Amino acid sequence: MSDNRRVRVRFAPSPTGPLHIGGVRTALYNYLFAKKHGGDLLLRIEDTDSTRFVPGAEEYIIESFKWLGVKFDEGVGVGGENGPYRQSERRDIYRKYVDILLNNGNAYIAFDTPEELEKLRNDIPNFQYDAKTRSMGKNSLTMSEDEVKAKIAAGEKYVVRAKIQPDEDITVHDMVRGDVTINSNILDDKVLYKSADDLPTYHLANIVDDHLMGITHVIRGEEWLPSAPLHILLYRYFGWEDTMPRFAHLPLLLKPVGNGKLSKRDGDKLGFPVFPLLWNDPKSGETSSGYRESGYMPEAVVNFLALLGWNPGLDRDLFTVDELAELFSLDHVSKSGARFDYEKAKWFNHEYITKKSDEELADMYAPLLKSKGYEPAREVLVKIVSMVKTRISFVADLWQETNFFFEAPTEYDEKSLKKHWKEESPKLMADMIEILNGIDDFKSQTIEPIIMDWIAKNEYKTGVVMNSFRTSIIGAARGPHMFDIIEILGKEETIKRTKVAIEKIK
RNA sequence: GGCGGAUUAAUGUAGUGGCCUAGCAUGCAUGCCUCUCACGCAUGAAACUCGGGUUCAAAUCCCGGAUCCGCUACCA
Repeated sequence: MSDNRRVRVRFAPSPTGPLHIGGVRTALYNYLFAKKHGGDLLLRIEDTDSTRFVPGAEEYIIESFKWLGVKFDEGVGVGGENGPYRQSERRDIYRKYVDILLNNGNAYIAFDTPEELEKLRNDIPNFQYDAKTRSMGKNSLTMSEDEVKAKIAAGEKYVVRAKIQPDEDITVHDMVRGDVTINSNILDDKVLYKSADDLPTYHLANIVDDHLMGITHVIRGEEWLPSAPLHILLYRYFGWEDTMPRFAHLPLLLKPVGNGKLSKRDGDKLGFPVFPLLWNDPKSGETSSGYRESGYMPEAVVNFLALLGWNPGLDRDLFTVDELAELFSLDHVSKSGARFDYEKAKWFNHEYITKKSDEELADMYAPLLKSKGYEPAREVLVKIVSMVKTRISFVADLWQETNFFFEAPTEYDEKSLKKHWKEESPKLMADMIEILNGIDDFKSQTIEPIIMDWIAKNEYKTGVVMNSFRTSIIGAARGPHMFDIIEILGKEETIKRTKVAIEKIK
């Protein structure tokens, strides 16, 4: 089983809707693993369930990874020598392998209709289609060969089921959980192929494709662990055990609060995205928010996700993708489900925002400002952004931190007034106006010593003067260095706002 | 119900029998800085699911209970 083949892993989503953030993490781990080992990452679209196909989902998946910087070496949207990479385009291939199984006695044909199966499940407690019960079904094991041929010739729909041998222990050597053994008695004769749409089910398609595409490691969600024994059996039935990939089942992402795994609804309810990109559902018309549109930096999302269920064992949290790949190892993946921590996601974004240069941030902010009707000169915006960048988590937060640069306060924060606006404040502000008026070089560095001297000479309380002034200018006792603010505002606007404040605040 | 998996502070985790008086990060609280808020810095509260065993020694190994998660489809 262990060999020296080049590492090849794949991410194989179903195009049934927007890509869940848990799927994003699975893909990321595959990407990191491939990068770490200098191998390949493939993108395969598993659209074997024609009834669940959602238009636009495939494009969404590709765009999501493009945004996140997860690059595929092969697959849908990239090409490669092992295509096609869309399972619906591989019908002929699967048909061939179904026949192999049929011919070597590891599978059989079954004609039972969904209704008949439903009845069996209702009539017999814990019914499952397996070695004990298949004699009750309408299948090629209970019917004559001619009968089967006749039915097929008549166009009757059928499925092909795996013929699982009973009472055998099958052990999965999982790279995350160690050996997991289950008995084949609990496996049912899984449907591998359905003639109705001439498509295999996940299990068959998955094994055939992984084999044909030279996959060496299957890194997927924990929900696949119970069917891993079936997959091992399939490798055996095909005689591919010597190149069977190694398995690694990843823990699930759980709800931030309460029980269960993270769902779309949690995001809506708690106010954070569970999808990488904004998604408009073509069927329901519902809209789901995305990380990208919510102002997250792709590097932050990658960093955050990488550490949700895995860690490099170091005493720090901030890593570049390259560092992540260098450090990545499957045996540091945790075994238990990870609760989604939105606060931590925000913190990561804050860290990455802070790392951006003032210029970059200004450019990201400009479109938002423009939508509000403001288009300041770039160097002014750069200056403004530099004053407040440490206090935001998202680019959009910039507005609430800088709105006063563009709009005079329409009201004054009550708490600030109560705490800082004293009886003497109106007179103080009037004096302030007079001093400001006499300053021609209206620069922060020039203004500050003049005002501070004035405060000191008169033995005023700095807090009272400055906060009265601050509240007059921006409407509340908050914000960056006061003299920097009024430099941007300019003398005229500063004096105007102060005058208004003296009149309006009583 | 059956089968499998999991269980360290509020959250993510470190820990692979003695170095654990259980580390780190987020969040929270307090203090410092300071004209305010934030940043930053410092400090603090806060955890080994429970019960048995094995051992000189257990968060770490074994058994059992509890809880949670997954699977149990002609879905992936």
